[in-house]
Amino acid sequence: MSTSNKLALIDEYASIARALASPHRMRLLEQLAQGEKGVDALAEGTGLAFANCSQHLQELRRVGLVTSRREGKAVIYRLTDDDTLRLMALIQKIARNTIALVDEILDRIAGGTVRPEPVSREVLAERLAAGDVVVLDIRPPDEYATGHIPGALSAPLEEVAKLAESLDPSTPIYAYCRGPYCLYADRAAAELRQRGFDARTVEGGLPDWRADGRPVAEGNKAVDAVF
Amino acid sequence: MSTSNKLALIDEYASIARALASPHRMRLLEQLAQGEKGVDALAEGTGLAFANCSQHLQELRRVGLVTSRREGKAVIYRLTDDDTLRLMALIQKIARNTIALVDEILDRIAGGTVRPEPVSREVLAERLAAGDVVVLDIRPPDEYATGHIPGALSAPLEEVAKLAESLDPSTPIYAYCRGPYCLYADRAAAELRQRGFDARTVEGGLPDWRADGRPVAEGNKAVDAVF
DNA sequence: CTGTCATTCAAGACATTAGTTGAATGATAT
DNA sequence: ATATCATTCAACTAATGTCTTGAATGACAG
Repeated sequence: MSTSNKLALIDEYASIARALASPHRMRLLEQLAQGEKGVDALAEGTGLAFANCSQHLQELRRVGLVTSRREGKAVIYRLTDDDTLRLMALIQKIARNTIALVDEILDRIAGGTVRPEPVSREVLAERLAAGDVVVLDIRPPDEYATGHIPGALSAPLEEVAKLAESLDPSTPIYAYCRGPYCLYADRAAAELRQRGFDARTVEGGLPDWRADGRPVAEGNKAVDAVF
Repeated sequence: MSTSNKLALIDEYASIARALASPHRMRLLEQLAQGEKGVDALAEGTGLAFANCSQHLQELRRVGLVTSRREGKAVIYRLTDDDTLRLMALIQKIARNTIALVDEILDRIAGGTVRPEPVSREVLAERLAAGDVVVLDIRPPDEYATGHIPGALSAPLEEVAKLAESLDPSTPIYAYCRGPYCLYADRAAAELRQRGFDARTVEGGLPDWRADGRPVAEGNKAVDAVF
């Protein structure tokens, strides 16, 4: 009984890995890591046929890596939670450490760029007080509305690229999200650095900022306040 | 060019997931999580034919999840590093959160047991001074020999079960390994709790203990000192 | 050097999974 | 209600992965 239980468990674990074991599904996850999307946008982005794309998405949903909701005629998919993002990051790390080809390609893409260390919350507070710095909140808009670092702009991951066009490349950018195990800010900073910005992440997330006893703003006005 | 690079990368990421996407290979990794083993022991443990087992192991090695070394006629396999262990743990966590069946089975196995919080190094030091506590070092023996908490017993994961037979169930057990991202101590404590011991992990690993400026013992004598 | 043992390689039969097509569903607007 | 749109389902063919079998390699003992 215990043995057959264990075997059943292992089958389920393997089924999660199997869902990731297709380049198409991995690309779908990459797309979704930038924000929630509808089936047709995903089919477009990956070059898959609608029906095929839908089937892959259902496979991902079946094992819980993504979830979906209906919005009118459209079905919107998104990553279930940060664990999915962490799983992708861990696989990529293992790939980098062990598959020579991957390391080589990443080096070529990065062009020798190294990821800078996160900035401490203390330093961020000083820079904020001094002005001439942009702080980005990379969480979903509703979380931003509930509470954010005063002066921070709401920048959900999928809007970072668009937002970047209206930012000054000479002003340093600091990005934060939920906390040390949330990877949104990491991704946003990486994307911004690739576009030539001086972008870094902040140590910890909003909960840590709160725990420090630092001020927190509410509502959606911060964006207007800056422009 | 950049696009084809990215596609090539994603193929490699998917290949790592594919290596995990077989119940047999997942079982092999489970076996290896308990310590390095030869091909015939693994074939025995999983019920696979030699040749088949060998092929699965090579698949795992190809993507870097395990490594092997030759020892006389035998080839010994082991997990490459803690990332492999972390990957397995993360998949299991996702399975638990999203697949109802998994959660149900785990509940049945655990019988309602909850994993206790790790004990702080400060508290451990006090308990050690007071005596009447067993500390287990769950790292490979060579790392134990290089340095360990004074009074700790060397208990590589694969020997924990055997060692448990000579321990008193009324004495609390504290297990540690390399650090917060190493899962050996977690596994050992879980196994010991399942056998009725009061077993917990220690916060951080030996490097953290050292960083605290606490004493470190060397050599292999600690085991004798206790028996 | 020959035999033995543990492991790996190679090739074929078998089973599973992926992609495509066309029809069905579910929600919205006329 | 009917038409329309986005998505999903169902069924078939093509592709891929798995297991078994038997031979080949590499290390060691006599």
